[in-house]
Amino acid sequence: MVRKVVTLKDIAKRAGVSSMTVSRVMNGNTKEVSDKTSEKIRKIAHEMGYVPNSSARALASRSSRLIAALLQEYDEDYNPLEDSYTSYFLGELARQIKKEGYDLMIHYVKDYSEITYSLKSWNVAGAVFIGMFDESIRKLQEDNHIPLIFTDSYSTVRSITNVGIDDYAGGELAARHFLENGHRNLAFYGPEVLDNGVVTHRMRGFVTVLREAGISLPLENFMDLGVKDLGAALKRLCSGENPVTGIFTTADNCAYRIYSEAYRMGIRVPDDLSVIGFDDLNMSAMITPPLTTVRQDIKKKAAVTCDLLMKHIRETDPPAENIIMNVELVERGSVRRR
Amino acid sequence: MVRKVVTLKDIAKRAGVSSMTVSRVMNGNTKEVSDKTSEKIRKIAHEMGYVPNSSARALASRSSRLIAALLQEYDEDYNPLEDSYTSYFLGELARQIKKEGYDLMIHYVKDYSEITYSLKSWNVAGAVFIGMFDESIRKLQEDNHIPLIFTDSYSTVRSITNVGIDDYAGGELAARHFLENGHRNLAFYGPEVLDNGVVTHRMRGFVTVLREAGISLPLENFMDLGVKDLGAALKRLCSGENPVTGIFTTADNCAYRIYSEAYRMGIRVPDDLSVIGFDDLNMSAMITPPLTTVRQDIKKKAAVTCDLLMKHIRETDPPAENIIMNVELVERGSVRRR
DNA sequence: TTGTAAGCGTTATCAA
DNA sequence: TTGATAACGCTTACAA
Repeated sequence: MVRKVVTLKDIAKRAGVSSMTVSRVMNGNTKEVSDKTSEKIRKIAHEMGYVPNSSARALASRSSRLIAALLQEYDEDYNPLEDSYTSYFLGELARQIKKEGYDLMIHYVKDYSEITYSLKSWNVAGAVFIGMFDESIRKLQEDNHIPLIFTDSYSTVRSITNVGIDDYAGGELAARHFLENGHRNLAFYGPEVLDNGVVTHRMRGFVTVLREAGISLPLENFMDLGVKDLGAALKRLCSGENPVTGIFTTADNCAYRIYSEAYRMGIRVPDDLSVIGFDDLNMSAMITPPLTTVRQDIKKKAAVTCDLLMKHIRETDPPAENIIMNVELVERGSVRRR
Repeated sequence: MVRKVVTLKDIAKRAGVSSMTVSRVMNGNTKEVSDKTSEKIRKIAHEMGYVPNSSARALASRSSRLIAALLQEYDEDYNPLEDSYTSYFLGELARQIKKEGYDLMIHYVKDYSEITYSLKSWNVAGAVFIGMFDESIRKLQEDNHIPLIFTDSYSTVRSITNVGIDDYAGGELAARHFLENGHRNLAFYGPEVLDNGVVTHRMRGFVTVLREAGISLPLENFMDLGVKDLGAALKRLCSGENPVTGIFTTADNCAYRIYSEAYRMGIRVPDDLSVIGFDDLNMSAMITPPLTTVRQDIKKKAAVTCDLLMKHIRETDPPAENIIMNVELVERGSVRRR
């Protein structure tokens, strides 16, 4: 009982027209077809349960209504969607793209070679890169002549289209907030700086403001995700005669970890240690105490990314744009006045 | 400068064979082609940067190496990937599917009609349903003759292939744990029960164990996501002469909200109020105090889902299976002994 | 082991 | 406003 697929031809036969006419109607080229036949065809198509075959479309037109979202799979054992920032952004992107009538494919990427392969294989209409792809950008652009939108890139390639945020300003905001609240001895926690342009800039903004205030942090106040025992490190920093009283983390996720380790070591937030995060994930308002953080508007970022993508798909040769969105400090309960 | 796409034919010409031979080699039908030509063709294909055209493949073979993940978009304003359970599961699924050499497409679904449309349109090889699709299952199976794997379904349709967990047992575990720790007056918090089979069963397991212990909960101890002021409700429950001392939530996400509102109202967890969650998301070990929760192995669930899907794609007419995975109680710091 | 021929369902192009 | 015809790149089925 193989239900035959309904094709343009079937509809054409039933309507007594050629399949080209049906094709035109199904593509909404309504001005090329008389209203009467158009209406009739639409009705028949509906009755017969017609579903256009995207593969055939893609083959014939050499482009599909498919967008690829590329996620860096840094590590065999790490799932990029564990990160709330990434999953939230991806989710919003998916909704926007659906609204535009496109479908979304997700690709985890380990090797560079995988990227071009999958984009070409599906005649993808455009791609959005989530995560760090800076080193491959030039090559990607050479190999794929479709719109490529990057996010949070600090690549120096000039022809890149990117949506990012003002990371540096975010770092500044955090530093100023600590300063205004009387903190003088601070620390920093995040991924190893070298990996990631975003982290670098957040840190630079932070450090620069402090330096201007005459504060320079000793090297041991910079911790990265690799520290063996974060709790112990925290304990060390927060004791002695000149204890650290505040810590800036490059992501809310990192701040949560600080909360957790601080709790384990009996360090109270914010009484003993104040914390500022980055992103303003949903969880940050719910955690105890609510996290003071540098907020980026992830939803809007996704919308902007999608708009940009559509613009690049529809217009021929639009200029490269680097859109930088603002960030703001959200004061909650994790910074104590000193 | 339109770079011409490399096709089988191009390779064939270069190798002095027919495109069928190349096709066979590219599909790994290595036993049908002599080792020598096979090797030669592979080399040429690589040199020319050949990328198979998935659309053409799908068109010719009437099936693609594409899997669709369908997510319920309950609400215009709600992003399903905000939910950590969903995004984690999806992420793991994506990795598994990639390992199998398939690509993954994500679809947000509002109307039933969208589902069949997108599955057919792309000649998808199979689909995984994440969220509640119970009412449409029968119709989906009639309309789409491809493997459909459901998750967490309590549909009574017998021919369904589903991967779920023992929700009822989870509820029991929570109840027993409260009982063992001397709690007698308990509450429940979760989505409106009617919406969701999963929630119903978690609650039933919970309530049944309590009833067997001679405890029956008043109706006002059952709260759903719709309560106007959760904090106030909590406060009310936790005061009076017979205060509630423990609350079972149907998801860790709900537990986080309880933490947050309790904090706001000055109710201490676990001193005043003990909490048990469900899922064991990453965050649950980090929050303060660490959450005691009913754990499900989401990673494994995704792996099982993918295995089942592949089995149904590769074998003809495999039996419908309903795989139910175990849950376990993870004791951490959110339940106090009384 | 290899090749030929006929599609797969659509769109591009040109003609009517 | 409509139609005929030839692709698009691949696989199926069969023949050599």
